[in-house]
Amino acid sequence: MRQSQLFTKTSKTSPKDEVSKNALLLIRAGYTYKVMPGVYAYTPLGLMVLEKIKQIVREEMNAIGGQELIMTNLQRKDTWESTGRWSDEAVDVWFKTKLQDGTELGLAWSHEEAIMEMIQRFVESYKDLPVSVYQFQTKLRNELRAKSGIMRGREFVMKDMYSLHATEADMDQYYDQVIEAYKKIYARLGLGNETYITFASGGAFTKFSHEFQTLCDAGEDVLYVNADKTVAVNEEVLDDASAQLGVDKNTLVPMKSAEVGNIFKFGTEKSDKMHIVYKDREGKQQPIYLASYGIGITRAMGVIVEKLADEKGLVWPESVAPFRVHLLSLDANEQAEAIYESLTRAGIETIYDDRSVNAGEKFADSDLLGIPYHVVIGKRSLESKKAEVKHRQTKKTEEVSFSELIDYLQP
RNA sequence: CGGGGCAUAGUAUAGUGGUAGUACGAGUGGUUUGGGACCAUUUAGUCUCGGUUCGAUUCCGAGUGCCCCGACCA
Repeated sequence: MRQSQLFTKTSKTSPKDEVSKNALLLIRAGYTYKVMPGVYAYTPLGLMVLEKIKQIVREEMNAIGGQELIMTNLQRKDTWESTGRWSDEAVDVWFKTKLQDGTELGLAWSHEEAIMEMIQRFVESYKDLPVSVYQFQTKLRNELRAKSGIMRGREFVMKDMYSLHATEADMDQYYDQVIEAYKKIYARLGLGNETYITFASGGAFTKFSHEFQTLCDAGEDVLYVNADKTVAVNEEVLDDASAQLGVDKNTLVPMKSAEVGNIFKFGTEKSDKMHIVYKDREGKQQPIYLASYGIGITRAMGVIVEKLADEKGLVWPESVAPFRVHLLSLDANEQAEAIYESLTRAGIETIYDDRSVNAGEKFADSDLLGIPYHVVIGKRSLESKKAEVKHRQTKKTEEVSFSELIDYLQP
């Protein structure tokens, strides 16, 4: 795409109503627009990143048999009453509203109850199990205080998957499959090296839960990590977990971390409360086992920014960057146009800075936008027949001849 | 929800009880073009309501909005 056509603009100054690195940079670079505290719009660039993240998650969920669907944001009161989670005392983040006839509705902050209600219509027999469904949905949570930019908003995009099983053993083995899928996801997002699966307290409803925590100074949690980073334990379960793992908790060092995923085994708790059953081989009614698996898509984007951005701006891993190549023309438009055409024809996602602004501004904007490869075409290039290719993350620069450019930039 | 702070142009910021200034941005014309270049010119602002006052953007009160710390975070 041509940068001259992009409707967003970069900004040299930082907004005064933000402090978190992710919000400052994403707003300055034009990836997000702040509507109110905890509520951000995603512009074309921001949306491209979100879609890249979603696609990675989608592929890994599909690989373990997940079926994508989308539930609704308007939720029925009686559905949530059936598990005792309608009241504001039980759940303090509800947004609630009313239909014109007075019927109360909740705006979805989660979808466990909703999926159980829906699944009841389709799962009747043991032959219908197991089932695994997931969605990318906007969650609405009336947080008392939003903070940390897009890492903790009142409106955010989450992937939530729900698996339903006839037996606990079946649930357990699927749960382990999801853990492996999650590891692949974080690796592909560029967070693999510093993301740990940890025991977490599951709240009042679940005995077994795990969190995926990424070491991150902007995070809200604390992880206790050992020297070679092979063991990481959540602060909230430090005593129990270290005992269980046979680790001396005094050898663990506290580090700040951000929760990027959370998985739970609900077991038959929801089924029992909502009377959701299947018929076994003898025709006897049995409760359905449920587990749920979340990944905060927008939060993952925020964590990637926090971890990789440098003093000059954003730095995207190739896997989630909105474009692979940022092509800069420094007063060599004819040549740059030709290269833009050939890159585009080769299927290499390219944003082409065709604006007539100074070189310095193009470089500064390019660093701010954080596209992995910067390809500079200037007057020098016209003589040498070479482009200057700079890798945003390593800051290394190479001269690449025009004829080898496509091969060089190919994923 | 407890505590603290802030509110001036699109953005970031000065300043004043008596005509509100700067930078960036944006517009126009021109010179530029390898790290946010330069000249000329134009554009645009005191959050809302009330009080004190001859006069309030400034002082006082309320409201609204925003930020930070804590609490909360399935």
